[in-house]
Amino acid sequence: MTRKLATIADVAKRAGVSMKTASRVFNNAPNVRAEKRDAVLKAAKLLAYRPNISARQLAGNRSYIITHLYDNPNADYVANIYNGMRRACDPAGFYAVAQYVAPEEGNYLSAVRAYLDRHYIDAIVLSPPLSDDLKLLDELSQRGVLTGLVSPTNDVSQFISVGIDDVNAAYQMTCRLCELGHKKIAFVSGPDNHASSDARRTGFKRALEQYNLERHNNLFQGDFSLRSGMRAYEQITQQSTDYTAIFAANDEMAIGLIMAALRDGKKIPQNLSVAGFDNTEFASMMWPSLSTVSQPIALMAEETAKRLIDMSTHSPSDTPPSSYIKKAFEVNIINRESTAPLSGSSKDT
Amino acid sequence: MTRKLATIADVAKRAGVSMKTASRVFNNAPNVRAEKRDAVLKAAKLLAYRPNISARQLAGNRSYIITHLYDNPNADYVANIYNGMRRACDPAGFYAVAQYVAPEEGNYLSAVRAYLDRHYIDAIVLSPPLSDDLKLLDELSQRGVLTGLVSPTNDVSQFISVGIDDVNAAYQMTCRLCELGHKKIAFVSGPDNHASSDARRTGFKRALEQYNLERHNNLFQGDFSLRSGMRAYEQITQQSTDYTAIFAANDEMAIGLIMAALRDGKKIPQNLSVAGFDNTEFASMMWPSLSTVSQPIALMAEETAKRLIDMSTHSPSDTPPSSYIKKAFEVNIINRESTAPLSGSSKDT
DNA sequence: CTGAAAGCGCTTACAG
DNA sequence: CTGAAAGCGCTTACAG
Repeated sequence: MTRKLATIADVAKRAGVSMKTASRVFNNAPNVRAEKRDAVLKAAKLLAYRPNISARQLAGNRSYIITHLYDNPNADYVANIYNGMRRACDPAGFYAVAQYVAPEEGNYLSAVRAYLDRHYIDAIVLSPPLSDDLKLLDELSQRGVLTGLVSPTNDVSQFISVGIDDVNAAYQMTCRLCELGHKKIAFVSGPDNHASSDARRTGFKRALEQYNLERHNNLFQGDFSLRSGMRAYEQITQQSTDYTAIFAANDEMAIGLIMAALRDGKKIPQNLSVAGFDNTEFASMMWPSLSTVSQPIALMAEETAKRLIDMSTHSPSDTPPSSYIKKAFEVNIINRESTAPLSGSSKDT
Repeated sequence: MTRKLATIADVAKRAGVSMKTASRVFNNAPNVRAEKRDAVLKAAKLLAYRPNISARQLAGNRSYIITHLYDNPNADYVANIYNGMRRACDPAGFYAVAQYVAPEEGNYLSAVRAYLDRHYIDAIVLSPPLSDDLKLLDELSQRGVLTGLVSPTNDVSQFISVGIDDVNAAYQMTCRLCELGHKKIAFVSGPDNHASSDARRTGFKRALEQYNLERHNNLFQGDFSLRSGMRAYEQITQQSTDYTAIFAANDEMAIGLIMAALRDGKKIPQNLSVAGFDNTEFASMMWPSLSTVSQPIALMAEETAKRLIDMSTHSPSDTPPSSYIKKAFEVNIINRESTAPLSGSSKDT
């Protein structure tokens, strides 16, 4: 693996410029005449030049590293963030790192502090629940650590952040069910005071309102676990056997609903349509495959990383305007086998 | 983030030794008197010294990086490998990296070649299917790239490798079912010519033989997908309604079996015990939770990384003996809700 | 068992 | 718009 590679000096010599000019080209710095730039690029290609990461870090006193700090049991989610970050980092000569962080005494402050103390990091990306830890965000703000937030609940305007509009996303999925002809629809929310879950319930209610559908006692609650979805099914059918569709605030509960329904002798989607939220890996694998709401996690991470790279590269003076700071991404409503048009007799209010 | 940190020179001065001696201490090199070592360690602690990664890499002309090259849809598996590698790398001052690789024209050779050409890597870890790509292994061997193999099918003695004994693992799980009183047990294998699946079937057959149980037409086949598990359930029940237990060669098929059984009005495990293999994330989440075979993936990766670090650090002369090269890890038979003692009338051959 | 010197390949002020 | 020099913090031969 110890192969003799071309250095920036080799490239500069071949291109007939100074090292500094070559360096400028590779760092997209201004003030290089077009001809020289082309000469450098040509020489680099010829010599198969690749900048030495370590030398760059050492000389530049920075890491060119963006770290995603996470505490999330879902490997799929972490992988999506990582891949999105890579798409932004690779072409810019940056490196993406994923680092698991465990909370200490209820918050992430000390753990993150320890991490930052011993790692050179150009910027960090935080996903829930870290992106909602106000103590942590406060410290980061004070330290001046370049930070990007994925799906933060709170509105912390000093950080760039990406997310989706949960209310609208749930509204869209519910409209979808209404358009399929369903008139009696139940909603299963997640844990109390979970911001996303609350927002999704709001979107659900808004859609029913618009379609003039019954909204009496059709709100149930789980805790985001598969088993709580199964329990919710029991509660729902116990209350009324008229429901023809159920929308759960996450996929796991939706899968629980489906399993309980199968056990109950129901056919999905002929007797009951079920929709989830998140588009987890299992949603497409299972049978019947699950209709759900998909967040463009990778894309969100990619844009976050892009902005962080921008900000770490350019001087603070040309900081982007605030409109650039926060972005809500469009979700995808994914129709799979678990939802179908209402068939047979429909009962309305 | 640009904080003034202590350098090795600071530590050396404070400890009253040369930089070289301090360096020896931090690299676990021999030939340092105990007192000096202690003095260095003490000074390092006092100054909160952390070696500068980039300087180390640049001066040492090596990366201290071990990369896991993978092509596996399962994020959970990749995360396990990564965490195991981290456990070995962190204390040794090495860095673990996970890198996705896509096959080109049926093999991984050119993709890996491109990766190695542009990254300084001290060693690589390969998991299936890369660990079974003979063309790739051949090239790696010729290049002299330090390589560790996870669960290779072929016996490539020049690489260190870790894995489990699939025959024995399946044998153990089958024995477990036999001990629960089951007499009529079906097995669902994976795709044709899949080495692990074949070995697991062999272990299954061996256990039935030992328990003198019927072994007539009780072998079924899927393709490792959930749906193929559901299909297998139909085939099995169509052939005979006497089966009281089914063992699938992976978890996804086992989950498919359970879902098809639930749909069929069966109670799990009262009417049918189901066991899987792999202990995927979903196995514990679902209901009924799935009894399965757990491989110590993280531990396997940890030991692999440890050996690679050893080999990359020590001179080739003290290469470990061949007994050190290959290791089969013990699996864990995990009993959950999907298996239970046979109840009611048992039918035997 | 230990040290003084050179050098890894870049970037950063500084000076034009 | 461009260049010559210094220096980032380590490790590696080399010499004792």
